[in-house]
Amino acid sequence: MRRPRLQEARCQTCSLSSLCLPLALGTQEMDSFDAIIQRRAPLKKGEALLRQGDPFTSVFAVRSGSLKQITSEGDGEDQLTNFYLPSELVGLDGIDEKHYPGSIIALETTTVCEIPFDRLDQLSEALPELRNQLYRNMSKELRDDRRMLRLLSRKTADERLASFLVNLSTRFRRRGYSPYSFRLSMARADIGNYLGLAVETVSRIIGRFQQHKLVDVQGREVHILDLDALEALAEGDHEH
Amino acid sequence: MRRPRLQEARCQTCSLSSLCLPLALGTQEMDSFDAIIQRRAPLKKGEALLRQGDPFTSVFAVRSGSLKQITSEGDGEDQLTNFYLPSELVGLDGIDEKHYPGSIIALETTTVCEIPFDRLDQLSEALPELRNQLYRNMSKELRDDRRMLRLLSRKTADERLASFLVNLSTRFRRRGYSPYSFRLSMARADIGNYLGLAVETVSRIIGRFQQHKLVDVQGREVHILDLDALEALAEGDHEH
DNA sequence: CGTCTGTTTGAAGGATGTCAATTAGCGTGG
DNA sequence: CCACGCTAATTGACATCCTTCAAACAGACG
Repeated sequence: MRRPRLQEARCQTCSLSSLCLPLALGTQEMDSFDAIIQRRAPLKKGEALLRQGDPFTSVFAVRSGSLKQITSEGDGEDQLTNFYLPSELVGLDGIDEKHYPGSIIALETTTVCEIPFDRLDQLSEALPELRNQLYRNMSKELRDDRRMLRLLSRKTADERLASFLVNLSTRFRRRGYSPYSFRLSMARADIGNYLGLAVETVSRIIGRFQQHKLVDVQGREVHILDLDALEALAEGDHEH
Repeated sequence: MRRPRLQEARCQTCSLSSLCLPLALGTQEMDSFDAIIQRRAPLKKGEALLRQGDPFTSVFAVRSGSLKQITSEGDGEDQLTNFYLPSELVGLDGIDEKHYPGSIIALETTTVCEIPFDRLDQLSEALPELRNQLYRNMSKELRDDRRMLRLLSRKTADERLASFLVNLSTRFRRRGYSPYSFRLSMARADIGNYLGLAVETVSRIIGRFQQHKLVDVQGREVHILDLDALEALAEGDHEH
């Protein structure tokens, strides 16, 4: 009972399929997978895909745009725990508790594919490659989180910013975009929150990076001028 | 071709089975699961269960004792990314890259059950409950990591220490031990590394906590005197 | 009993946060 | 289309928490 517009959501024709969950699936398997995914209306900037505490039902693959995950706890400030770019999977951290542990907010106009988890789980029984891809996805997220722990506990503000920019650059490259020129979909405040820095610090360091000819930043438009130097900085190679 | 001593490793007779991976399995299913796990010789304090970069083959369930995960990156300092207590699963972050992303070191005499991952994956095909438990486990680890991110980016040193102690207390309670009296198996340096603090800071804050009658600490022996206050502190309820 | 490692304590300095004010950007509505 | 107003971003001055350096102390183990 497919409606025509759902065609657009088919993995076969999706340019992201080589990065996304069905990565390792054959044509036929991909069809079974396709059958369970659902399209959502595009989210506008600032709109919530889901709210912290909502019952866990699905995971979501980002199709276009970008999202942030915000976790509020107690009376304390919110914590921005993740940014999601196209092909990345949202919601895997909700499986355990049956509720999503943070709200997912669109940073710009964003479309996602919804994948009901119970059906995904069922399907993963028959498709070892899909199951494996799921495990891999979660495993990668664990590793990324551990890298983030290191960033927050050992790196200086400069190193954090450099890491952040290099990380974005890498992710854009993998998606076929320029690793040197891109647009930040998030505000400075988001970056600060994510990196554990005050907004003002983010601003100041971006300014310093510009002075040192590492980057050229106009508002949210970023041009990386010296990626090697940024990478070195991100790893803490202090040479001054 | 079981040898007698392997009997000890059977989940059926393991006191941790209600917390561990086979949690939701029936008797018969647990037998299939039992069949794939392997015993390892106990690790001595300081010994490595595995080293960063080792090819990923198995996950491990802690049976007794405790472990830490250490990730070295570049020339920078090591980062302690996790402590593992009995019933917890080690190595899930290695699935993706086929290598373990950090070394796992015993903090005291420690025994583990080895679970070859390919066989676990196979078995999870037939046992939905086992599969689910695996997903849940990874999902929980993701959530824990996100909580840790918040700790490192928003909390003061006092809040971090309080969180750490409360967290340990909770985990001991769940395992049937006293949540008020326990022994730290890790050094102050480990705690500092994990929490993103200098050793000296850890020491000073423990001292301050003692002055305020929150805890009584003698070396590695901890007595929690005011758990409520610690919990409040951990959440950032400043009332000074 | 001595050595090594782990822990505690003190003093000083620095990196980053906070507060405050200004400027820029952007959507909205007249 | 421009003006308005709000939010976002920048910049400066100051405060502070934590680190770093240094040294004494304690505990474990040969």
